[in-house]
Amino acid sequence: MSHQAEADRVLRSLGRACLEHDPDVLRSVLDRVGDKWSLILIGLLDKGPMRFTELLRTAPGISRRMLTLTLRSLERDGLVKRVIYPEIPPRVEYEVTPFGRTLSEPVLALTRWAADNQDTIRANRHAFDKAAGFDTDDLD
Amino acid sequence: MSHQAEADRVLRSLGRACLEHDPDVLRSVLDRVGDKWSLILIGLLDKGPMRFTELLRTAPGISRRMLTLTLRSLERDGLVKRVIYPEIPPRVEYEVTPFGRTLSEPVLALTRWAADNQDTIRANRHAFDKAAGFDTDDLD
DNA sequence: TGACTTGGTCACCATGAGGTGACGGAGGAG
DNA sequence: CTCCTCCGTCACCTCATGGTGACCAAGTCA
Repeated sequence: MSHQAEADRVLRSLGRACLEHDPDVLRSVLDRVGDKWSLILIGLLDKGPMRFTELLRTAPGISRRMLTLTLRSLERDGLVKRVIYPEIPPRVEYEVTPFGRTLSEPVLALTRWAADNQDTIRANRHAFDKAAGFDTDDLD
Repeated sequence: MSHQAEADRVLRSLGRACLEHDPDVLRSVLDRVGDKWSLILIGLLDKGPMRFTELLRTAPGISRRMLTLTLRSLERDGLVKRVIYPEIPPRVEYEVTPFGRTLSEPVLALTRWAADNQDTIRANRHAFDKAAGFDTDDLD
């Protein structure tokens, strides 16, 4: 067990040393999914395929234009697949590709972090703002 | 082992069912760190404390204004600590707090994803653009 | 008396991301 | 004959993000 644990630690530190938050790589992923809607849509579609209008109703506040644009760029990157059913009225479903699903994991990690820590952040902000607003306690 | 594996899967699916990419939570984390520089700075500072001008030189393309603004908001959220050394000329160091370091993990996961998959994305884009640009092969 | 350093702040401006509302076409319902 | 639904596209406009360059304090060096 200590063998396993140590090997794990070594591997982890190796990975860390090799990759180390490269700003340029980070920039590239942010350019891809750092916009207002990409990750939201990936998240929604992760639960199962959805129709255009369904996404429009489900994603809080997205416009038709941005939905189209974002879906196109996701499709272009191979993260989402567009399936057309030639019916009348037309039906189009979007689904996450297996490739897209690999992105879903780190995103979920981030969401989890946010869920776990939003209270802490709120408290920190409150404290910071109070301290900046008036430092009555360190004046006499 | 199969016990362990199954317990793991159950836990995972529970976590998934409970959290499930909540769009609002995702939105909140994106509002916090989805800007142009926050994650970059967190990434840089993760390697150790840095001075203002040092960050200015190291972060590719950031302006003084945005560096100040981003550092302030990170400090406000308790992700980064500002340490002033009252010397002349002034010296200020920024370091990631333990809290900030917890964010560093999911960010690293995302960076790792980007590093692993940027080639795939490039290929997908190329294919998509070629298909959209001219479909000479399915015309006769 | 300047010029140089660090760590900012401020006013101004440009860009582009993203929202709004109109239009479309093909068919079905009233 | 008109209106509805679905899945978009297009032109237009707004507003927030973020860049630029000037300025500042305070001490040191020449």
